[in-house]
Amino acid sequence: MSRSRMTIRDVAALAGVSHQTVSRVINNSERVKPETRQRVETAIRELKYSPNAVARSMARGRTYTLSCISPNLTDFTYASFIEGAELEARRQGYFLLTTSAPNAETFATLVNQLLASRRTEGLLVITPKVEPHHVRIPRYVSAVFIGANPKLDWIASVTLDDENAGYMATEHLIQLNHTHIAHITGPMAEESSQGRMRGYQAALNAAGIPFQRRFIYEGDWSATSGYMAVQDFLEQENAPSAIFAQNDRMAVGAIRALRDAGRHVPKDISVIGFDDMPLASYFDPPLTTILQDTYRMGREAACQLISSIEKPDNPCRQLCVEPKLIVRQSTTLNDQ
Amino acid sequence: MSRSRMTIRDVAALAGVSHQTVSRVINNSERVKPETRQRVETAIRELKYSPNAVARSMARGRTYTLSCISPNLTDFTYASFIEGAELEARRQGYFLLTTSAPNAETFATLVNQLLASRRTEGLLVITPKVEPHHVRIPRYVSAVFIGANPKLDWIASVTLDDENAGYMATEHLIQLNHTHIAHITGPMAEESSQGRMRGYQAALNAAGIPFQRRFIYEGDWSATSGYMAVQDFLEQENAPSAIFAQNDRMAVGAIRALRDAGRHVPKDISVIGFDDMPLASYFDPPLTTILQDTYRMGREAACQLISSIEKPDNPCRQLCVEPKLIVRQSTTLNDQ
DNA sequence: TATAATAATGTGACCGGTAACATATCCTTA
DNA sequence: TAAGGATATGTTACCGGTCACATTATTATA
Repeated sequence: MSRSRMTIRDVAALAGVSHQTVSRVINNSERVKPETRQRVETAIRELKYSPNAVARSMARGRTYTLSCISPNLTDFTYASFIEGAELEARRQGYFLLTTSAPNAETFATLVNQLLASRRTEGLLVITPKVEPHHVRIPRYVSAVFIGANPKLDWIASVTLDDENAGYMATEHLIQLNHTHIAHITGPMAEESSQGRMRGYQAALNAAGIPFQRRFIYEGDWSATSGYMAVQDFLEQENAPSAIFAQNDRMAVGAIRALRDAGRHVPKDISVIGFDDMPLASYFDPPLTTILQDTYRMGREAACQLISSIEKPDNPCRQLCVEPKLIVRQSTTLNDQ
Repeated sequence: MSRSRMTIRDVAALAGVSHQTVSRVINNSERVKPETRQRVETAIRELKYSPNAVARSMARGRTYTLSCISPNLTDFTYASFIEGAELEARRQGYFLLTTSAPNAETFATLVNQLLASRRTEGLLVITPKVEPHHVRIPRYVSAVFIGANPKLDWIASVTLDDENAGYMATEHLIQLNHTHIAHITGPMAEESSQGRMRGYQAALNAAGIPFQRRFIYEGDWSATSGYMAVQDFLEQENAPSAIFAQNDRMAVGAIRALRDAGRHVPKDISVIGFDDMPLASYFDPPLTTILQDTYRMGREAACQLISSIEKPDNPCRQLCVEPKLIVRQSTTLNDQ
């Protein structure tokens, strides 16, 4: 490393001005006589000077760094939250430090390391579910949750309108004349699973279709759990004609199980997924699904975080983003 | 934000020692009399003091921050590089700043912002292909490339042994008695495409199978290009009995096209992919593929980067990681 | 032309740590 | 018991910016 350890004072000396004038030039504000500015700029170029961000942070008491804590970085949904947030942050002159915290201890350690050291000005917490350790974030910290809403008025959040999403998915199947609609949920401890489930029930209700406990299977987001769900459904007499899975992975597992059982999708059974993950359109059959605009959610979260850093008095918004139905070929009209 | 703006001097005052003694305690080195240390530690706890990372960076001239520049953050391969790197970095006391740079300008800007400002001590560059702007990274910078090797002896790299990977994939098909093996490559401008292709040719050679130009299709990593490749192959008389696609997405596209054309995989045609992306095992049929241990590659890269920061005289290693063949059900014995 | 008002620039302290060196305290040992 | 060495602690400068205020140069106004 090293090189170019030029400081503002070196530039000042070369340009024959005071260091403060150089500071004025690089912050291109203040009233500096154009010809002085010229001279300074030349000196800067000559010395290849570039302001030291650390010194600046030190003096200003601001780091222009946000941190993101996510359960992992590989899940497509999380990754696109992060990508969206990073882009927006950079657009506004911030950098994003990313970390993954698979468990509560790591999370607590990270929060401490990142905030107590004042290395970071705000926290972006990605989590599908608010847990006790999340809420232990000190109150004075600027934080935005993505994916779950802690429902505390000093913490902002960006979530999907899961209830409406569940409603849309179910309604889509109902409009295709399905009445026996099974539902594979995520872990019911998670808020989003509950929301989607409420939407499912509301849609059934609205259509006057009775809710049946036997049509509910609690999965764990894995393809395998989708597979097992279907095995469960198929054992029942009077099996469902459509399945609404709360994520695409479980939908894929379900389709796989249906195929293994000799059922054709969508001819025999319709399946709708959730997430619109990459390749959803390349599955066989291409998956009808619910899209959550994760990228946008990331951006919104970054915006909200930055605004709560820069204007601490602004109220914390709890943004709820609307989903979108993507119809492909895994669902079709029920012709019985 | 704010709160707990306690400094080392506040602690010193409370403990009745000099700030330097406090510094000695928090760096728990030096010879401090146990009872003094006690007193200081009590004061620290009482004031909830925590060292300011920025001030520390300022004084030490070290930030303990690495940066990663990736084309994007959502591609599973890249994301797991990053996750691996982040974990290793943290294990060694560094943080990782992640950015995405889809094009050359962004890349250059980022390199500049991150390094000239001395915000970051090293650069992790994720890229499938070395381009001119990559090599413009100043020589004094500690940098490690993942995914492509700039072949400059002052830059370390971690790459997959693509040639061997290509060889293994092809050999697998040959052992299944295939001789008409088509090959869907990535963009041939990319090093890894070339490497895999060389491996493909070497394996054919070793088995005495003639190389046929018509069996090569240059894709662009997208599922769609895999789809088109197959349309191309099927138009030919004496079509291939097996296809080696250089990534899973193209393999999936290919399988889709085969199904659309009424061919059964693997009964009529075997397909092998590359990457072992999530859900590869859930495709229909479950995909035989080549696994690259991206997670490990990320860790190795972080290790290498940190070592080249801490021991600048160490030589830069160019690490080449071995792939692994994962046999599932998209390939089978050719019975003709 | 004197004087006030304004623009341009300079000065020194400060942010919160660490480094290098100075000093004080304690224990050996002659 | 004084001298010497180790151990423990204190002092001061410094990292490279910014801030608040002081000073000087320039222009406008009476």
